[in-house]
Amino acid sequence: MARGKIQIKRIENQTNRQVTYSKRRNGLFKKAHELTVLCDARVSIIMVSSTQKLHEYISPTATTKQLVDQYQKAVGVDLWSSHHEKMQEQLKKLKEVNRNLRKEIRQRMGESLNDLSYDELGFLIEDVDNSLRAIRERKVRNVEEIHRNLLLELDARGEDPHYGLVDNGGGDYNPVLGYPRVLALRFQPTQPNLHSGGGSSDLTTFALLE
Amino acid sequence: MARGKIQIKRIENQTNRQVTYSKRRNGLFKKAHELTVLCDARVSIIMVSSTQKLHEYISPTATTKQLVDQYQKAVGVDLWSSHHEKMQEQLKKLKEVNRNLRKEIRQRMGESLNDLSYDELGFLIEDVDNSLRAIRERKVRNVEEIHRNLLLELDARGEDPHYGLVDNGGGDYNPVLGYPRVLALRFQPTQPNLHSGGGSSDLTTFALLE
DNA sequence: AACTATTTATAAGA
DNA sequence: TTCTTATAAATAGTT
Repeated sequence: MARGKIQIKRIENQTNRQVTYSKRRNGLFKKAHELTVLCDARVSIIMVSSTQKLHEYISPTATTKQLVDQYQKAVGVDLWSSHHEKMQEQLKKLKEVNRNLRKEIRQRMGESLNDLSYDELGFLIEDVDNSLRAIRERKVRNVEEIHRNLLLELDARGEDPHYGLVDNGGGDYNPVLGYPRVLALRFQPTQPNLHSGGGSSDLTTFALLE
Repeated sequence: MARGKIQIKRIENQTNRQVTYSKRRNGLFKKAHELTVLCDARVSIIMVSSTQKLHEYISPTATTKQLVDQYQKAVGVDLWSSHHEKMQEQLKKLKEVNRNLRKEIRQRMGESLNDLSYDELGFLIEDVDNSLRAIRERKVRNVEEIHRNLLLELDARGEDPHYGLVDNGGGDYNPVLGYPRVLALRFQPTQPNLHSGGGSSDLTTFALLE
């Protein structure tokens, strides 16, 4: 477009090509900006040179994300579906794991036993039986610990006459009650995770997320 | 740029603005295409007019997604983070649910009982005890069903003398064995979900996905 | 990076 | 919209 017309075809001389890229890039960006101002439009230009250098223009009145979003909506193509695929995969796996965990819980609760073979039923019984024994043992250990702590507390009270005097603000004197008090001190549930009383667990009400 | 210079500022006359938008848009796209060919570059232009019409140019040698991906990588900004946020949220919730389910299973197996209060331990024992009873009842029912089926099968065999002759290809005659055979027929595990024999469940080896 | 002869883009009018 | 055309702007080749 000056000092001689040129053919619109790849410039073979590399230096020339880069110089032209630089000049015309500036021209393009200038034109884009004029368009932005003159016509109250929003323009996003992303360009990558033959040397893989990236340049962009974005109208001051817009963001690239905004325009790309609008493009996606208009064209109806999900540009980032590939980005989503991995997560979709993960979600699927997690749901599957979840389903299996729920099933194991149901089976341990005596439900959904149709899928189990006769032998598996036997193993399940053995397993739950062992578990029950383990939990009972644990409870026994806790009782023993409670008693130990009770004794320690009683000892300490014997050595310090002021211990046990609790100012509860109400003015009425309240003697420390021993056992139940210790229970309350030591076994407040930090995470009330399993607090069902009957044969059905509260945990089965977790959101399903499906 | 002809028949008089113009100021680069918003064209107030709406018709004029639209005409100029149209003309300059074509000019911009033409320039972009020349750049593509001359300099072996890839260009993506997305533009939205003041009337919210969208137009785009993309080099024949590229796709919009490709360039947007490259832009994202170069600029280091996640353009579609908002698209990911919901999924991230879902993943987080699913993991949390998962954690809780695993915890319930561990507790039902007599592990991770530190978080349970004394009372909760009692409820857990009651629950597991009930579950165990339910599973045992189920096993009894299954045994009864096995016997019923066994009787039916024996009846059928009595009526059809060819029943029970199995050609196993080996040449040696193998009489149907009754009980164990019925077991295998009726209780093949369709989903070998719980097949542990001892006090530890196989399900605790599910991928954690964290 | 500057220069400048030319080509190209385009504003205004039709 | 499209065409026309005078003129502004862009730029290829050169320094």
